[in-house]
Amino acid sequence: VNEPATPDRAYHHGDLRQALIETAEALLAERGPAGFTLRECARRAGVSVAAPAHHFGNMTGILTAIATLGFQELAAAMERAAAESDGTPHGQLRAIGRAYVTYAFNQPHRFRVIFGRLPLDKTDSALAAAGARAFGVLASTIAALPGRGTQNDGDVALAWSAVHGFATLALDKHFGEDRPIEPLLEHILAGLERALA
Amino acid sequence: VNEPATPDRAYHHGDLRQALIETAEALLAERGPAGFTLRECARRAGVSVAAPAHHFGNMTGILTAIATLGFQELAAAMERAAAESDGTPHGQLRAIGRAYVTYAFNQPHRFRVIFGRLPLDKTDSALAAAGARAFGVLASTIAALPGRGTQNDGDVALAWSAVHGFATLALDKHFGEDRPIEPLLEHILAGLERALA
DNA sequence: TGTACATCAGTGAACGCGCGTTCACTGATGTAC
DNA sequence: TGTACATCAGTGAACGCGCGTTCACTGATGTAC
Repeated sequence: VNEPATPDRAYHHGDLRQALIETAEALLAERGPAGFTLRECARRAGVSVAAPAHHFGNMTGILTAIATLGFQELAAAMERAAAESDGTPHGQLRAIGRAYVTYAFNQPHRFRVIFGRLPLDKTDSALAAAGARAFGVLASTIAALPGRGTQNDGDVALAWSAVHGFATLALDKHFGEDRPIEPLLEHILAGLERALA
Repeated sequence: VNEPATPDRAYHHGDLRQALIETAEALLAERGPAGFTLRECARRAGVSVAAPAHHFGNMTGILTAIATLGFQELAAAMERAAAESDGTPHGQLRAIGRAYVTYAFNQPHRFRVIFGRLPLDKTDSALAAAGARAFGVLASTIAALPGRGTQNDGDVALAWSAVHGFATLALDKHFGEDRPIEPLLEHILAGLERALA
């Protein structure tokens, strides 16, 4: 990890993989999923159009890498929120629900790579593991609610649906262009608590 | 509306507008939103690539037309479901929630044109009217629940989020590849009823 | 410490492709008188 | 009933474009001896 000979434009980039991921996200932020192209990523990273193939194989590869990162961050945010909550099962559930929606708002482009039907390599084990980890946080939190057994699929689906639907509809401005989100989110979380009581 | 001179390939098509909408939907069904192109629509309708412009102006135009149809159908399905329900406010809400999810499953491509971030002309008044109609069915049903005033935005957002989140997650197989949907849907609707009690 | 060599991470040019849109046009239709 | 003419709904060719991917290559790095 030495300094390259010519600091900011060596033949070898240093960490092109990371740089490509960053430009890809900037591009997604700027143009949306439909405007995402590998060539533009390469261009913005100041690198030839063939370079990304060395790190990601193809377009699906880089999107899969971004989705994996996103899932890991989402899972981490939910875990952190649960840990910092008041510790009661319902408090934890609220905290992770809020973390889910907050993540969608803070990282809309990653969130959309995960859930927006872009081409992902679903056989990628890192992606699957990251997804399972995020799902696991929700499932175990629900399993800890009073009176639950081991079969909580319905409640997991209920909680996920409410929070995910809210995040996507709000992101796409379906509740109104300038609608403040926080009171609505509070209302959704309270409603979810009643639904799972 | 006479028969054309040569029945199935007259110079004038007869109803190219309708035919293009149908091929567009078939194409969306087959290739997904990312694989949708105007040229392929024209090709499948057996017409030159320039023909669609006469009816829809551009690509956004045909997608907007499809979204408008979809919203109208969705609204109609919800209205029908409410009318055929047991008539109690909660029964109506359940019925329209079920109608929403059922529509998403029956017409996944129209549903995705509406909500899938394809380019739509949001200034189109027919689209806006159809959207408002669908939204209105939900809002008025919730307003009819016992003890509601005129400000039910939070409850509307809650109901919409739950049902929309469920529909999108289920359509994208996030509850599992071969998961039967009906029991989950029943659970979500029951949970929503508790949340709005 | 020096050197041969394998490997890594880039280049740059080219491949073949399909896209949305525009344009001047023409054949068919329908309407006014 | 006939006819001139406006309008409608198509054609076909071309525009310019950017895309993903592949290929043989080469410069830089690192390692074995």
